[in-house]
Amino acid sequence: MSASGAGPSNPIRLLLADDQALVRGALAALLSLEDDLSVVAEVGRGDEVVPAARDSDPDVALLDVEMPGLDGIAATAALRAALPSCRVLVVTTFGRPGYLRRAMEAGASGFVVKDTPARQLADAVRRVHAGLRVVDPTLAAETLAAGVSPLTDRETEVLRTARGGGTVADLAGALHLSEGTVRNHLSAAIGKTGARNRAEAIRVAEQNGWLLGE
Amino acid sequence: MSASGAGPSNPIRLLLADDQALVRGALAALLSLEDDLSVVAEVGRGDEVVPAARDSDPDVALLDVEMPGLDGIAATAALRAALPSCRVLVVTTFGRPGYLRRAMEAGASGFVVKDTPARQLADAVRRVHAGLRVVDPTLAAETLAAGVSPLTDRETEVLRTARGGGTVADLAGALHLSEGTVRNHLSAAIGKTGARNRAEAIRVAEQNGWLLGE
DNA sequence: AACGGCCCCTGACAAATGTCACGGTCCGAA
DNA sequence: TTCGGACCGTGACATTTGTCAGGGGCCGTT
Repeated sequence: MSASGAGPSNPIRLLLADDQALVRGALAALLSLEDDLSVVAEVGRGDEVVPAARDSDPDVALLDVEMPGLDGIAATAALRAALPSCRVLVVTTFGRPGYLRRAMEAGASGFVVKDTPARQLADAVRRVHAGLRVVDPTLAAETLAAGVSPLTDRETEVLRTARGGGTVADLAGALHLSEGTVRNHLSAAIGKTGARNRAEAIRVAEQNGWLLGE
Repeated sequence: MSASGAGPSNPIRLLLADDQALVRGALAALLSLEDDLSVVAEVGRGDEVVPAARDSDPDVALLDVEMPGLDGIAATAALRAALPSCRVLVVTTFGRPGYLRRAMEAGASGFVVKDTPARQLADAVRRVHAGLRVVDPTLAAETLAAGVSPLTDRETEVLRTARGGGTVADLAGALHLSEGTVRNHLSAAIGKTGARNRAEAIRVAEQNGWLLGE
């Protein structure tokens, strides 16, 4: 709305969301080196994304997945709903197959893992801003291979709660279920993940990004 | 050797080590904004730190703890041994109490977690270069509270191997021990960590930084 | 209305896990 | 040298965990 400024020099407005202040600031420094990019907002929590975006009206939002308050996937969905004109580029530490799928389903335009060369980030931002999709091809292949989560809602919930490492009784108490039910869900999850253990099942599910907060 | 340049404008030479290329590059951009700092080397693996340092002769090395090849603590020790004049500032994601202790014991001059404000990083580098120590006070307190690891070498090894989530038989095979011995070590570790589980024990030990590679 | 899927529960069983008591070796400190 | 501690092992035991076969309730689809 406040557009059409001086004419040719109209930078892409960016919002950064990452819970680690140091990398957030560093990314800001990196992107600010580019003439056509301008960081207009920085936040450290997922639930601060939408409010900050309303204030600063960014063109592209770079969101981390692991964040307190609201994870990056949920933040993506919320941001898309609140400001449809703002595109989302998810930037994350882990190239979990499920993360990519969920991010795209939530309306992200791009997905970049943090071990891609720094040079490519600015280009990814420009591509996303231009309406293109940016996805790591290797990761895309893995995503297709991994498929959607075979776990049912309850199984996912039980497995997620089991991450802390409590006994069956603990889980049953926390979820208000009977111990037998918890064991059944765990058993099903173990079977579906191909694991031989509760611990192994958690590891597999986590690596595939099947344990993201619902 | 090629020292004593133009006189007053003699920037502090930096080496960056972080396995995530994006944050490595971003940190380089951030630090390069400072007139008195100059990034002379970047590596993505722990075992590349010493070779790169030999080539570039940095004044200060910023090392991540989580790295392939060699973790940041071991890299610190190796670097201190190879180039005693180069000071080390450990920059890490996790403020595990044990990490700080181990880093200092290995000869680091500073320890910074990645959620400190970006502004403070350059100052931390300057302080370290000046011969001062830089430590997050909160973390220092936690470190004193947590104390050294109560785990014996073997217990640590067993617990570390158990992270993957295998059965007792798996562990026994991997470590060339009898199943009974493995169970004994696990039991001892569970007792010492105050956990009620193998999984809980692993979690506790990991949070305290007691499982670092020996 | 019948079916299938998910959910919750029960009860029983085998297997894995955690605990305990014990004996032995090795090594460094008292 | 004797002692204590870490280390490896055995065997026995109680508990927990994982599996299986049921039972019933609640949808949504056919």
